[in-house]
Amino acid sequence: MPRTAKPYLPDRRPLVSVDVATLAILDGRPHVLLVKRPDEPGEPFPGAWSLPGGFVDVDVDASVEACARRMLREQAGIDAPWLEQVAAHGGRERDPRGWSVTLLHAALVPADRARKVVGDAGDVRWLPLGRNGRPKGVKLAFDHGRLVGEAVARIRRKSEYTDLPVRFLPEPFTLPEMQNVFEIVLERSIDKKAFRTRVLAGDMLEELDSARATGKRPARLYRLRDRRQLHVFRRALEGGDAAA
Amino acid sequence: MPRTAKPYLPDRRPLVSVDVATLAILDGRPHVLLVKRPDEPGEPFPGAWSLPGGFVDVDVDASVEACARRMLREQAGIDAPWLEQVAAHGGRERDPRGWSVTLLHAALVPADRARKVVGDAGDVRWLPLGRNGRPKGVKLAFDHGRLVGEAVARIRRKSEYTDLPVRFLPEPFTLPEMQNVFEIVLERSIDKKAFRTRVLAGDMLEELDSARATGKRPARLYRLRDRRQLHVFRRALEGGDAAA
DNA sequence: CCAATAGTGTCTGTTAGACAATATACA
DNA sequence: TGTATATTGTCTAACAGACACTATTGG
Repeated sequence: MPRTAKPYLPDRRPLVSVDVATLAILDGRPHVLLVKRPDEPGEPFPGAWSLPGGFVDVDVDASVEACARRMLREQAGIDAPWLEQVAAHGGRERDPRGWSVTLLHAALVPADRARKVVGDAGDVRWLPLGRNGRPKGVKLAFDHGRLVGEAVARIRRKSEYTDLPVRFLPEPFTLPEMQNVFEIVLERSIDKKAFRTRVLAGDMLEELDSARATGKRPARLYRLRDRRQLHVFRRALEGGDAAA
Repeated sequence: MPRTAKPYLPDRRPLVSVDVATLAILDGRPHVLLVKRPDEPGEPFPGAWSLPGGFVDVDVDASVEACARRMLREQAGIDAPWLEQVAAHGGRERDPRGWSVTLLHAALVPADRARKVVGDAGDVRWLPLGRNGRPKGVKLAFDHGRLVGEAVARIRRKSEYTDLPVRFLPEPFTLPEMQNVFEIVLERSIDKKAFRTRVLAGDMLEELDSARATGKRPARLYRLRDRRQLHVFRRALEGGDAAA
């Protein structure tokens, strides 16, 4: 059967929003950035915590990614160095205002930038995540709790075979610091030697001349050659969950 | 800055469509399924070849995936055993009718089903793909040429470390047949022994009692334990492009 | 027996894990 | 020198590639 014979422009269109699960490692634990929903009549989930995001503005946004960056900028004053699409979810039930699609993104923010988040008195916060990758103790608006879990799962799985987690670190960083964020993201300890060999063989780091004095033996400092370029290892770390 | 103070429902909404890059291996080469666009006044790209897809119908579609499946069913009579989201692309320029988002999917269809595609006289076809994963010699409507390339690239990259390409095969199949589709997708030859060891160690296949008589030595038949369950190998095949 | 395809044996290279051994800072 | 942290050495195991070899069918 050929393309259906509906009018060539649909009279009823889905709502299109972009939501960004913005992640950072603070105090050694993964956190997600939340914003408070407006407390006005007619608004769904008034005053509830939610992911930064909102409707695509066809007059303002040049692309989906531009829209996501705008949300982060406007709602939290953040310019995320890493941003990727995770999935699209649509349906009649996810928003009481009607059939809606959300374009879910994940953003990784280095700790130093994360602490500079800007928000009107108490309407922006970092919430620690539980071991299941879901917000602890707080019910989020819409299906945002599930979305956070999905974004975290994606980042975690990808961290098994890429250098993604470095994006949680301000530059420059040391290899022990780098190993530490990997261990936090993957929720398991990694062998020191194996990690160093793997990373250095990957040749995605630029070795700096200086070192970080921490009181004990200083660690050599490194920097990513290209923060936008994801390094893909040909072999996953072991012990992880290989499930799709 | 808090959430912008726009009206709580946008008056102008993007067009939301779902497009499906439907792939099959025919005559030893990857093909993509195309449908002909209506040849009516007001329609963009009248009579041009395009991916099956169209606007989300908020009255009919329960979810994004349901919408994608409906497109395939209505436009080509296909029920794809494998369907996954690839990406969302949005912008003002992709569709002359206005700011539009497409939710790009990839579907893999076994050869036997692919040949049963249903379409009104000549408005559905399988087009062979060039080595770059793009349609050869045919200009597609909208940005669909680029979308096909993106979907193929995704499938190819994933085939380096999963059992994805088996979805191109009707069941049951032999290991040589399986190796063959991998080689076609990855565009390189794979060592027989390495491939067999890898696959059998993965334990995702069910060994049947029968074998396929091909004139020479018959090959043992296998079946996937679970076609929906993607098997993820911990190590990629070598020689591939590890780029993200 | 021959041709052709299916399937195995064996060696090598790479790299992750385990864990012991050094190295370098400061007090 | 002692202690804590960084960095390296060495051995093992798993597994992909190379490639020769054996097995099973029809003619």
